[in-house]
Amino acid sequence: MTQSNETTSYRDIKETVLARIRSGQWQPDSLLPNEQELAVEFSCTRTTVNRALRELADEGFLERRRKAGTRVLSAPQRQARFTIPMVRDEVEALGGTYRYALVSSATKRAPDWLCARLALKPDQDVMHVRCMHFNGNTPFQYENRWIVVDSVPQVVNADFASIGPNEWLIQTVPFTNVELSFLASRADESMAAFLDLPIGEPVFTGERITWLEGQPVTFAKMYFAAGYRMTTQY
Amino acid sequence: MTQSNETTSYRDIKETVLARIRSGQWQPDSLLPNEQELAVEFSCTRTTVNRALRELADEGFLERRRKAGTRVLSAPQRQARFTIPMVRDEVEALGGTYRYALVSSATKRAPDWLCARLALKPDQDVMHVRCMHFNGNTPFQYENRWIVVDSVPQVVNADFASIGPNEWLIQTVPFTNVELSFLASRADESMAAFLDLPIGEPVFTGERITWLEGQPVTFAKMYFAAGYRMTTQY
DNA sequence: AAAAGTTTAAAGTCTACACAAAATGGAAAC
DNA sequence: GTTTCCATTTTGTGTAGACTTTAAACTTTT
Repeated sequence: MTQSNETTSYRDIKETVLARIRSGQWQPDSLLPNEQELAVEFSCTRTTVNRALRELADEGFLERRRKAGTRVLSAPQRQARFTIPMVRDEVEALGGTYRYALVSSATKRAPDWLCARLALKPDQDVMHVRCMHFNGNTPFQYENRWIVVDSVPQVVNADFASIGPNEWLIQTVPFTNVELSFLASRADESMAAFLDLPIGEPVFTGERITWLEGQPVTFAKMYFAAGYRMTTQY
Repeated sequence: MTQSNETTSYRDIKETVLARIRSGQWQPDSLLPNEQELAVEFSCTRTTVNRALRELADEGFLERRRKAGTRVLSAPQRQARFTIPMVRDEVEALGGTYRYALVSSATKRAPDWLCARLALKPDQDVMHVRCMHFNGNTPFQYENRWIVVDSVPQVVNADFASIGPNEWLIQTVPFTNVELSFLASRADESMAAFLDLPIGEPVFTGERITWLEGQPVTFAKMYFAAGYRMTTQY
């Protein structure tokens, strides 16, 4: 058959299903009709119903199990998607002018805590890069990063005076796995100086560990200026 | 035709495409072969290629435009998905015993800042609920919440001594729009007392605004105990 | 009962094909 | 040269049908 204007699309089905959940017609934990039945109800094929339900399950509204069927999740595991932009993009999205400055860069033996964190051998070298990201002349983010030399040998030739380590890494090394955390930390002396705030102030902090095929590549701490908030809508 | 063991699945295609991007065979910004060509290469139908590429685009690796084709995103807008669990689940996932305690609950005229924040009329009533979430006897989260009475009239009969306002709301107001922020704040006197930490300590803080069909429902501030971090892997 | 094996219902995925919608790039009109 | 319009390409989505995989539910054996 052909796809006409009156066709029920997978979008319509998603909408209808959500509406029924919202209205309470389909209670949490209850079982939905199976795909075949819904296909009949919506007069479309099972394929179309499948796509709608699959996407709703991806989005955290439904739980699907073969043979068991599809049920409404009681505590919708609604997952917030935070887009993690590069600092440059974030600043420019705010309408500001991005400016980058290298603070220090040095290769040395990996400190113990980093070995533990990244499962490095105690004799492995890391390049330690500290840098600042500005919005115009206002500090935006202070970055403290370690790059595993064995995993990215080219790093010894990188010029972090002109390009930020994150941008350089993205261009240079593909990565496969990322662990990203956010927390609140106290401003120590250097953070306070770089971000222009009193020692002890709360600082919104991100930590990112990146691996390539199981090899640890880099560990970064990102300290955000006062007032920063990470926001998402869903 | 039939689906045999040697069939190329959309998963295989996703893997292969990712590998080619990672290896640099398909450079950032470059155009991929079109779906038909890839279907021939992988000896499967265009439908299967379409699903693989569509998902990769959803995941932020590719950009697809009709007629223009599919290209590799230069700065992969990889979005971190944080699952925002209910406090009870979070504590129990840590192997702890969840305990809830109501601190205070009162209905009053919405304060000015809240009217501004939620676009309320100045004479609207809100129920202000403060409560604690414990892991065993350790403070886990201090919650400060306002619920718009006009949007959820039943709230006046809710018994927040026995059930947390969040769990109550999820049961009562099934589905909503959410704006969620995270930031670092300073512990004031009451936060410090409830979370058992010194005044001025950094506190990882979540703020959530919830709407139902455009109507503001609730505003919540969630203050996490010392050491809390929100983590995701991808 | 408890464990092991079997049936079977439901989702998962693929094929093959068709038409729809968007947007690019070029042709035509100005 | 610039704008408008149109043909064409590429992705988007639907139909119809079949086979596959999982795991719940049932049956048999111990």
